[in-house]
Amino acid sequence: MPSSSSSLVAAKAQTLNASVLTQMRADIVACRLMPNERLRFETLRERYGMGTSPIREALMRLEAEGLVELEHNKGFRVAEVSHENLVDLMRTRIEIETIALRWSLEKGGVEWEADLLSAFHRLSRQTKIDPSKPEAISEAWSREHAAFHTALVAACGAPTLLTIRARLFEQADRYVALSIMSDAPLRDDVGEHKQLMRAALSRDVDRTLELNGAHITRTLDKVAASLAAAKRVAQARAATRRPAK
Amino acid sequence: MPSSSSSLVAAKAQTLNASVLTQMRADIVACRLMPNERLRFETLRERYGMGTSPIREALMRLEAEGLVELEHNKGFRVAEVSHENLVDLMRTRIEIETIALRWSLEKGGVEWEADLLSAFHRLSRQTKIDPSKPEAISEAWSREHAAFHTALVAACGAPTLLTIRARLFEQADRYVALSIMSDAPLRDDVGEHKQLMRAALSRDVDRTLELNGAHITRTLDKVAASLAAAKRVAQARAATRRPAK
DNA sequence: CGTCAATAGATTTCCGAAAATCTGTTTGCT
DNA sequence: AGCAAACAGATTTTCGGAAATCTATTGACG
Repeated sequence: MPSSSSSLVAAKAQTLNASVLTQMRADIVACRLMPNERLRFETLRERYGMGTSPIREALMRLEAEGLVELEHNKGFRVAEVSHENLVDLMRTRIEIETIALRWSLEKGGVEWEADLLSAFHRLSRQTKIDPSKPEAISEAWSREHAAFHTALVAACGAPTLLTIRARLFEQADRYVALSIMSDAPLRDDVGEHKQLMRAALSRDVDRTLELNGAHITRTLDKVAASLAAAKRVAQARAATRRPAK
Repeated sequence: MPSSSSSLVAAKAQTLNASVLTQMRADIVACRLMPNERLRFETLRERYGMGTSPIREALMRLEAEGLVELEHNKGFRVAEVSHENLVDLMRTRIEIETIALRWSLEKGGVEWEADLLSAFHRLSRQTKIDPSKPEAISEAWSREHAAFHTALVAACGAPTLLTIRARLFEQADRYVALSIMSDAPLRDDVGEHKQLMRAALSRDVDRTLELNGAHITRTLDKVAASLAAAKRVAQARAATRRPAK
């Protein structure tokens, strides 16, 4: 068993298969593997240090999760991003989270409240960007951020719905990572999250749903803007390389 | 390339991988592979006539879809069924379908109306049980039934949501198949579907959502009942085999 | 010249066997 | 007996290479 591995996270590898699945998912969500990037097996074998089988299996699973795409006999690519997909994703996410949140507010008990407070506290002590790596979101912040939003809906009591929610959150996170890479003006998340938590704890359903929807919409707007900007840059660059016609 | 294959469906196999994925999904949903059944590779290789690789890849994908479960180094099983999971699934399904249906009713045009009428007609000309195989639902009916419900939400305009809906529908279908196997009293689906279609075509949103929710709830009740009955039978049988203590 | 077939190289897909892991049973010690 | 270690058979997981497929280039022919 190869105890060493490039990633700091990886951790407990029960099987190579599970290990590479975790790593690749993280790499794609963080855009270390860029959207639409072709995933050649030789490259991947080298990158993750194993044979084709476990990698291929992981890719099949990621395809079901919508993070990679497979074309018959032509291999895998990281899933493409687009404005339409972004809007679709975020709209759907708002609806799903609304349901989960409503149920969670109905059912959440003291335990849930305590976990939520705890998650918020941990999040508030993280900085969004690690000064040493300003081109990407801090891994720790990202983890605590996800944990906070998970804590909000945790009491929902519908595992199926929560799984769906988690998957959509992950997809959205990829767009956020992409957005950060192109421009860095951040917004005050701590304040937004605090409001959200307070509304949830006071069981003000309407206000919580409103705030959560607005939170997502604000993310959508920001990400959509930088996506458009990135596209313009890419087009300009292409035009320079192959000028006029 | 082995042109022959056991299943009548299977059809166009672009790769063995895609072919076995389709077949296994169908086999699990139709309960030809029973819930909680252990999936040994030797058996599967024999059944589908290929090596371990494509099968393993398909299984990984099915795990993401929630149709099989994997335990590290202990292999795959068909996903278990339970009353809790059934309730969870159906509740979630109602919420998801409600959103999709609302959007579809908002956006659907003439094309959508025509497709819906067409789908209903095809469904109404199918019988639910094939006389020659009374222990299972007719494959053709099942296909047209799925197509009808898909047609209802087809104009929804949110691909992500539709994918989620389709996956939940499939999972529910497995419970229905299971229910049919244990007892056969069927209900008048044609009437229910006709009502549903009429409400949708007249753009009566509230009534359509109401009918759709009731349709799912009715299925839930029926399936839950036969699930409980099957459980009692299984327990009685176990008690007989290993009497008292 | 332009179109199409043929070929070579690159890449994915798949198989068969080796390595790792699990499960149940036997064996040896207290 | 009772418990644990060790072994054997069964099964999963992984590898490395063979087969199938795709892509780009070359060459032939109209």
